[in-house]
Amino acid sequence: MASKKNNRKQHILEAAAQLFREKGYSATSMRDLAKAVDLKASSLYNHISGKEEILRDICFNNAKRFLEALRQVESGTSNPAGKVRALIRLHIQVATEDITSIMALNDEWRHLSEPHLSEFIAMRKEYELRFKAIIEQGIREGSFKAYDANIALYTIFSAMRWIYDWYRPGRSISIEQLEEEVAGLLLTGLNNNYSFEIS
Amino acid sequence: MASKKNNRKQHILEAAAQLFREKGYSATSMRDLAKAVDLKASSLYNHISGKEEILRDICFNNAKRFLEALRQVESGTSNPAGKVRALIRLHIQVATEDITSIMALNDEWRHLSEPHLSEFIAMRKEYELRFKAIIEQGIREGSFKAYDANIALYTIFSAMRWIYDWYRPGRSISIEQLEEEVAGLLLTGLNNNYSFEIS
DNA sequence: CCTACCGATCGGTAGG
DNA sequence: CCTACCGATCGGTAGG
Repeated sequence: MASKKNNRKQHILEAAAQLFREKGYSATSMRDLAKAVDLKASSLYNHISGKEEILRDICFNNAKRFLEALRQVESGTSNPAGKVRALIRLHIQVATEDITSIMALNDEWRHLSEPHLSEFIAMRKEYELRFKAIIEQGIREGSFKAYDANIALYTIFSAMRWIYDWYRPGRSISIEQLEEEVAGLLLTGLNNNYSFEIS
Repeated sequence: MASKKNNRKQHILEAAAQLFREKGYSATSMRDLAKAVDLKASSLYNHISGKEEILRDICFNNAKRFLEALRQVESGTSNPAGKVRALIRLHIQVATEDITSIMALNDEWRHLSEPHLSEFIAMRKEYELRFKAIIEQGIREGSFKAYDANIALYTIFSAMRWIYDWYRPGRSISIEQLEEEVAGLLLTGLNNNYSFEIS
């Protein structure tokens, strides 16, 4: 019975994530959500305590998932380039497999109220700092060019934001190819390095 | 008097852009906006015809600006790498100088209603296709690596989205350095190409 | 540019 | 899980 209740709640969360992605959190009403799961608006409150609780669940579930994955990457034995590659792979995998709930992390988290807003921002900041530490290590070792680490961090970070807007599973490009191309582009650039062949 | 009216309207548009950026279009009420420009909500309607007209103005003004700048880049004599660099510079310049209204292009345009929504999507699609044509030309010429052009397009495109969230004029990094680093990262990658020095 | 006000819709509750 | 309903707030209008 507990699992049945969780299933129902999970179903509501997923429908909400999809609506939030399509119309945004503020423009999605509880009546929209109720219609999507074939209930009356008031019945939603048997499964969730309010609109913001839904957003909170989506935001924190995903934030935890990213932090957990980051921990695994950090404890691996790869060099910085390998770790950045693994993180790019992570972002793409999450964006493609759970296409509707990434938007919470990207756009809609700001509608959280305190104290959850501050807690979320702190988790996000922690993720960014630890990601940045990997980049800084690569720069220190000389395997990465000496960019400003913040610029490199945010450029890489947001370079993967388009995927959940754009990627659809049937899209002729496989996830593996997507990962390979995005990682290649960010790590080795768009330019063809034929200069030393010419000279 | 016409200019005075335009000044007033411009002032309202700028205040609205800032509120939309902070809270999103849907979560910004006409009363919020009225307070920001020191009017009563009903008085706003002497300057604008409704809430959506504001969003429409912001979206289309910016879309036209990007298309106009793209036209100039296209008609220039640079090679593809120079053109991509010029477009990166454009995105960064607009994002830093008009920090509040880029969000309309990125996030809030979807709240437009028909027929404006379709018109906006068409302009956006045109911009993407013409940007992509430059990438495809570079691939054909061999100056760019043979990535999937769509993947390269969107990765570059969204790699600049973080700037308007993050950049503040006093931030110790100049716009010139920002342009140089982002363009360098996207064109030549994060990895240090020391392989031929070793071998 | 304001006061006064409209119908519609919002998130949510009471009670069964 | 529903019907019935709440006060608050929404975008916008009338009239001056």
